[in-house]
Amino acid sequence: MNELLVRQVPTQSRREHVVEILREAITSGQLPPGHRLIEVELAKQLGTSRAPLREALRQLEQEGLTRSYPYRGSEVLGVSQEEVEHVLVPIRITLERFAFVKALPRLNGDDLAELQRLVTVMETAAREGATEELADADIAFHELVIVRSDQTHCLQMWRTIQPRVRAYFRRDAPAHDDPMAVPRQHQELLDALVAGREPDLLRVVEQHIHTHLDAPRLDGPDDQQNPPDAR
Amino acid sequence: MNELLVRQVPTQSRREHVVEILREAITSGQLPPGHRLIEVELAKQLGTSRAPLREALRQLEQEGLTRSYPYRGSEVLGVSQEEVEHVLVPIRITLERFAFVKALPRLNGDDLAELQRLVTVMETAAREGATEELADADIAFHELVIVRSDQTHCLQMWRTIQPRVRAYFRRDAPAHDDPMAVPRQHQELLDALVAGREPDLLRVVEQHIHTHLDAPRLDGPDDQQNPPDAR
DNA sequence: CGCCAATCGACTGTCGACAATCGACTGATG
DNA sequence: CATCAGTCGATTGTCGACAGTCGATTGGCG
Repeated sequence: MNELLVRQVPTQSRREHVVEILREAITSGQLPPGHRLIEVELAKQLGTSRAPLREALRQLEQEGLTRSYPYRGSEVLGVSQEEVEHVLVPIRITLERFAFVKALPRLNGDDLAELQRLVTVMETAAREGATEELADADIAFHELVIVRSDQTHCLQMWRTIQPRVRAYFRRDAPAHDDPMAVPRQHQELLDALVAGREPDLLRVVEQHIHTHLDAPRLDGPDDQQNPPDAR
Repeated sequence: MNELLVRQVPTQSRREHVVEILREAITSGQLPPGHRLIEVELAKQLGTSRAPLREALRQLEQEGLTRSYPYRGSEVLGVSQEEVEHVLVPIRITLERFAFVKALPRLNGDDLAELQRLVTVMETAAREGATEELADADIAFHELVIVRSDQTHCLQMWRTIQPRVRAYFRRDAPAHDDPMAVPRQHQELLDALVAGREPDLLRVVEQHIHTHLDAPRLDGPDDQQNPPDAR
């Protein structure tokens, strides 16, 4: 009966589970930049052996959330505003400009309904100041479109940069001003998808992502890390 | 005495070693798209246990070269011309536009000399039709600049996309026309770096990367993979 | 007192064995 | 003859133990 619920979690491997937990801990700031990650310690805390944990660390490293030094362990990385603004966000635009157009003919009624639902979630979250849920719905919206675009590498790249962008906005970015702008803009995106006119869609996509950056303009710190002991 | 030579290779972990071998095999086409990767088999061939091999597979997966399905193994992925052209190369431009400017004040005499040496290598390779070495020098040139830019995430992203771009040009792209264009263009890049005028540099960077794509314009096949058994 | 080599503790890197899962095959059953 | 539960071989997921490496500490020596 509750088979479905039971399957939900154990279906994912311990490795995936560990990745999600650590990613959440890092993007939320619970594990701050510079924090050292010790395998045996983490494995004990998470109730696994080191094998899946190490694979998880490799994945996080490829996502740019951590960095490891041979025989000397891993540490949590930070992201500078400069790199978010000039590297990660422009990459996001590139991805989405491509993916949204590809997704256009592939979105069915259910997808559009789900997107509309996510916009509603954003509205509620924005009104109630639930920053967490607002960001989650935001990401879910974009990810659904990219998944539907069915472009393998596009999705792979999105998953690679998305955690860092998220980490930046949750940890490092100055809180931005108008939460209601988020659902409003996504409604525009959705409308453009429903209407299905490509040029309009592209215009809205670019506009949308830039907005994230026009608000917090402070020329923040350039927090590059140095290895604990550069050899 | 030959300590240095002996240290050179064993210094890298088996995992890194395995990554390099598999990456080379995949980008060269020796392991073609669709090829199934079986852990015990590879481990035996490479003379390691499965632990480092699995970590290597995780890394290759994050680089978009392979894809894995729970309990059913990994397979080699292909890249469509469309994704290279509209996703990977635009991302490369984004990265390099940022990194070249950052590297500008950080390049010392040795770096510039090394870059010049690489251009010379390209010239020789181009004249002799040594496609392999031409591509290697090309990549080494760009990687050196990005390393010197000292932008963690920029370098990380470069390493993530570079193998796929390389795989595309080695495996899937129609052979392009004029090999001598490669050293010539890199000489231009280098000259712009030496001169140190930012706007010129940016112009040359964009021009450079687009060239790769203007040659083989065939609107090639869209070789997306499907999972062996989509569940 | 300052310097260098041996030692030590805390980790990471690697291995071989065992458990869990998948898809194909098999054979009973209507 | 088609269908479906049960079984089996192949392969991945996980574990605990051992080996290797690094940086810090210690202790001898000039």
